[in-house]
Amino acid sequence: MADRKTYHHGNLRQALVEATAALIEELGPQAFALTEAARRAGVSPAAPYRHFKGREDLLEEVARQGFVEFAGRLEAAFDEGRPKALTAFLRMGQAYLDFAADRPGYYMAMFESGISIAGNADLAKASERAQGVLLRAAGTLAERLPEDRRPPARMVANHIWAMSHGVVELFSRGKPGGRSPVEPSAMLESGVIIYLRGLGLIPE
Amino acid sequence: MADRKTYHHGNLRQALVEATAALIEELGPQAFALTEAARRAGVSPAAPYRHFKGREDLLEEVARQGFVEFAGRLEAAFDEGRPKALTAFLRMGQAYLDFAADRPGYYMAMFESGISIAGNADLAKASERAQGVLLRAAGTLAERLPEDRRPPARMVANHIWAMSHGVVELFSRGKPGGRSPVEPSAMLESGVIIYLRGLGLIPE
DNA sequence: TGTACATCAGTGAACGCGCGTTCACTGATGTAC
DNA sequence: TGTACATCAGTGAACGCGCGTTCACTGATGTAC
Repeated sequence: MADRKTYHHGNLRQALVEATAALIEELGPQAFALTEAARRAGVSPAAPYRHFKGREDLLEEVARQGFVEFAGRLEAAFDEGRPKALTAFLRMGQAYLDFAADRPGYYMAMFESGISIAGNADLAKASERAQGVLLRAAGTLAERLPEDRRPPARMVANHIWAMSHGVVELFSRGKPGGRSPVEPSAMLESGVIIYLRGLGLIPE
Repeated sequence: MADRKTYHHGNLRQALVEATAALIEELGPQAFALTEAARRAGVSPAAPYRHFKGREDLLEEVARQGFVEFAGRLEAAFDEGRPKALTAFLRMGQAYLDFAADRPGYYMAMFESGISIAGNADLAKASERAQGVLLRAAGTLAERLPEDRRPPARMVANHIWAMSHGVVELFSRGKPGGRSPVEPSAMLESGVIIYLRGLGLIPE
């Protein structure tokens, strides 16, 4: 990536996005430097300004692409609730963790960088799409309960999202308590199963 | 804080800790500057080096003090499970959110700053104490179940911690999806109640 | 196919900035007698 | 109570650094004819 034959890069915009994601993974979402991303793409520090308004704009694009892939993965994992809504839902939880593990730089840009999602229409759209997947999955699940004990899909989606995000932040990167003896994926699965049992979606 | 009568500050160490917490709250845990903390304490940029080894050391002290207060609040809220283990546990969940809301700078230093907890003995001790409170509370709760369906206290503690942290990160600071129509505290409470029902701790 | 030219995507040097840290120093405080 | 002096907790100037951004520029590409 650092060398290049031609004067024109050819794919600089995307190369910068990927270099930035790698940098965020290494240094954290606030410490990444536009200059350094340019260096890794084999380009002068001024070149990024042909493709992005500035540092913030680049960061938002990383997050946006992250949300797009994230939504796609969640959607594919849920697969419209096939073959059973319950197993599909658990599969989606694993996809959540897998994304955070496979694309840490993107995940951090999305959820830990402090960017303002509302201030960027494309970004907001991508974020909403991802949330929509979660919401529809929760709705599919909730529909299996009789109406008088059916929880709001939004609430279920938020609870599951919170637990998933918490597992990623606290246990997936060896952060605070050091190594947990339990794998994050097992921890999320057991948590979600207990939660769904509490909703009455899984029999004793 | 910016002015001072005497040549000696008198309480600079603590003033720096508090200024740093305020800065983290404003700028995020990676963007705070030692220089700026000194400025706010009304002192030259070299003065902090009389009290801390450097920037990292100061950040770790903010986190350490955070863990101490955090543990104290959780412990007080749980109050040995009085009057009932269940209500005490829910009260502890609220205390978790209250701490994050009242002391955001400390919370960020503890959980979002990327410091290495294991590398600092005092910090590790404070962090473990906070985790210990959660763990004992989960144990007290688990004991109410017959042995053959009693979950490991560590697992319960981790699940609750993950959900609490997730609610703080995703919904307490208006972060990704913008304003949620539900209060974070209501969201955490309903999530914990459903989870505990799934464990069999709350009857249908 | 060839040429003129507009447009695009880079360069490289420079800027002002604030940062973390070090250094020799000095003013204030506390203690021994 | 007074004095000498060690220690402590600040100062202020300086350093080297890398950052984000701007600017006039130039090499490469694409298009009209």
